[in-house]
Formats: sequence, structure tokens, C-alpha cells
Amino acid sequence: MARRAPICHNYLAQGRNDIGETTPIEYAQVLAMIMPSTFSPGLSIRGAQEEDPPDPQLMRLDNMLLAEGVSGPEKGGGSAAAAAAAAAAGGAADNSIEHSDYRAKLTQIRQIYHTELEKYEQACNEFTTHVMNLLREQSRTRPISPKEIERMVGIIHRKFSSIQMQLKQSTCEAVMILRSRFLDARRKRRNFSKQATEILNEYFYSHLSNPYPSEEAKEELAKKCSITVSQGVGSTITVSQVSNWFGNKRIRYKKNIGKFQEEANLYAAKTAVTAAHAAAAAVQNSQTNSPTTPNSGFQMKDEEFQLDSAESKNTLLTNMFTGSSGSFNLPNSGDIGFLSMQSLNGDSYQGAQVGANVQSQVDTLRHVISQTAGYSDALAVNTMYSPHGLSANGGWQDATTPSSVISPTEGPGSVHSDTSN
DNA sequence: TTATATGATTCGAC
DNA sequence: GTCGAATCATATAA
Repeated sequence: MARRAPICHNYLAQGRNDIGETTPIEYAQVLAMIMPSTFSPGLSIRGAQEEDPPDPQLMRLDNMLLAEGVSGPEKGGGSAAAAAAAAAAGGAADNSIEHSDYRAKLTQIRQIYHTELEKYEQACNEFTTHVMNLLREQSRTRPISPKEIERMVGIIHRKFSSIQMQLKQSTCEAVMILRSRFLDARRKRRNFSKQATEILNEYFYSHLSNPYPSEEAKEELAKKCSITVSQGVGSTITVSQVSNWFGNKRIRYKKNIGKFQEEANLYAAKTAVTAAHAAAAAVQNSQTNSPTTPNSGFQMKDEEFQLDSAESKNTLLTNMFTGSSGSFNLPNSGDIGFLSMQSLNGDSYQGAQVGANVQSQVDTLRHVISQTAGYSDALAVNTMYSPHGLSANGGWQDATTPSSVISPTEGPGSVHSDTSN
């Protein structure tokens, strides 16, 4: 930077009556030192920063305030930062009420910060002017060097910048507190509604052999859940929440299969009832509409139900007739699929773990299924797929699953599982 | 108040 | 990027 022209060592003394008149450049230089932020930078005057390297702490605070949208340009900074902060905190379009509240509070902080900052700057300018006036008064009685002026101005600046630092510090703290209160997801954890949990559980247990929903499936589930939830609580479930839910579910299920046995049975029974209704409808439909239609496909369809793969049927039947949770290899269960087939072909069932209600539902389903012509074909195919699920090392294996497996609860246009895992 | 359930986050592996 | 695993923090049941 070009060095400024040397200042007459007692220019105040020379320009006693009017500083601006006699030495305008020098006065401008002093003003620039006093108010670097407000004075025109076009003069290339040495500023306070050149003398004092920027304080790293101050820089951190400035950066943070800028990132949080407290300082910096006015144009939507606050709300943009709020949105960014919300996204960073893992939130999304849900709990928008809380986010708008957050934005409002952040705007308040921003306003207070700028008001205080202006006050400080004004006070700093006023005080500096006051000191300058005092120096001018003194210059009548003794020569005052520019160095002395600089020193005085420096002292004033340091004082005020430390106050400013405190202001920035407390503003940052306020933002942090606000952030943690409003945007920290852990703080505002809410249990999903019963309906949402049921939807997720239904999907999980009907895809027990491969409980890894694809992105589309997650979206679909999120949509389904949000529809249900919005009728009650008023919040939605996001795709990432669905992912979290499945992640937690998988790990907790695997950790304690026994604990989830009852739940698995419950949802298996639920699926069975749906299947029974669908099958009944299909049978009725085939009898009334097209009695000659072959049933080789073993399809039981309604609006949201379809059984069109051996694997799906295997899972369903295994669930029902053994009381097992899907197609997991449970301890001492042996070849569940084979046993269940044996049971099914005979008159007795081995679903001892399944409660009386489930048993009656099983009976219903058995009755309905027995009316379906393609049933024996389905059983024949069934033996081709050994039940798979949790492998010996604890992972979900994907041995013989056809890539196009559709779950029992799936229909055309419904949620498809991700078999890529 | 305590125990348990549950949604979210973090971290390392892939 | 997703995943499992561990963990945290809160909600809820006992």
C-alpha cells in the first residue's frame, strides 16, 4: 500500500482555527483511522487493520455471524440462514412452525445486534470527536504530534472494539442457544403416530427377507405416513426419517428377535387377513367374471395387495404356519419353509406360537386359499426357495430372491423394496 | 422416579 | 452415497 504523505508534526498547531481548512488530507486520515468502516476507502489511507493484524477470535465471530445470517447483507439473510441451519440440523419441511419461530427469533437477534452495533459505532465516533476536540484545545497550548493523535485514537479503538467483541460474542451465544433449542433434532424428538408406525411395521415385516426399501419406497412410505399422521398430529415424516426408522428397526430386530416375535406375528396375521380378503375377492371375481380363467399365476389382487411370487408366498405362509418372524432362520427352527409346507399339506399346523386369533385367521386364509386353483402350483414353486433372511453372520442374505420380488402388501404402483442390498 | 422405547446422530466400513 | 453399530436425548409406561 502506498505510504501516505508525511504529516506535519504539529499540523494541529498550524491549523488552529480550522483543521479541515488547513490540512484536509491529514484530518481525513485521522478520520479514516477513527472510522475505517464509514470513511471513504478511496483515499487509500492506512486503516486500523494495517497496524493491527485481524484478531483471529474476532474473525471467527465475524464469520459465524455472517454464516448465521446475523451480520452481512440484509437481503433475506436471516431467513436464508435459518433455512440453511434447519437443513444442517437435519430438519426439513416438517415442523415448519418451529422453524418460522426460529426465524422470527433470529431476526430479533439480528435487529438487536445491528442496533447495538450502530450504537457502539456512534458512541465511538462521538467519543473520538470529543477527544479530538480536546486535543485541538490542547494544541493551542502545546504542540501535539500525529503520533500522539494516532495513539489516542488507537486506545479509543481498542476499547470500543473490545466492547464490540463482547457484543459479537454474546450474539453468537444467543444464536447458538436459539439453534440448540429450536433446531437440535434430539431436543424435539417426537414419537411417530401409531398409524405411521403401523405402516412402517407392515412394510418391514412384509419385507422381512430384505427390509431395505428403495428410495422410491421410502418416499412412498413417507407419503403414506404423512397422510396418516397429518390427520392426527399434523407433522409429516421425511424420507430420511423413514431411513432412520428402518435402520433402527433392522438393528433392534436383529439384536432381539425374540422380543419382536409377537409383533412379527401380529403383522403376519394382519397381512394374512388382508391376503384372505384379497383372495376371497379374487376368487369371487374369477367365479363371477371369468370362470374359465386359469389361475396359474396365483395372483390375489385388490387395490393394494398382490401375491405374485413364490418368495412372497413363502414368506407369508412361513409367517403364518410356523409363527416365525418372516423368513429368518430361527434357532431350532430348521427348514421352516419345508416344515410349513408339510404342515400346510396336512391337516395340522405348527403355528403354536401364533395366538388363537391368528389361528382362526389362518384357518380363514387356508379355506380361501384352498379354493384357489393355482394353490398346489404355488406350493410346488415354494420348495424352490429356501427361506432366507438373517444369515449366520447376522446379515440379511439375498441368496435366491428374484430381483423383481413384490411384497404381499404391494400392488401395481405400490412400494417396491430395494433388492440391490 | 425409574425403566424402557424410540427417533436421531455419529462414526467407521464399504 | 448407504449400511451397521453405538450412543445420545427425549418420550412414555410402569
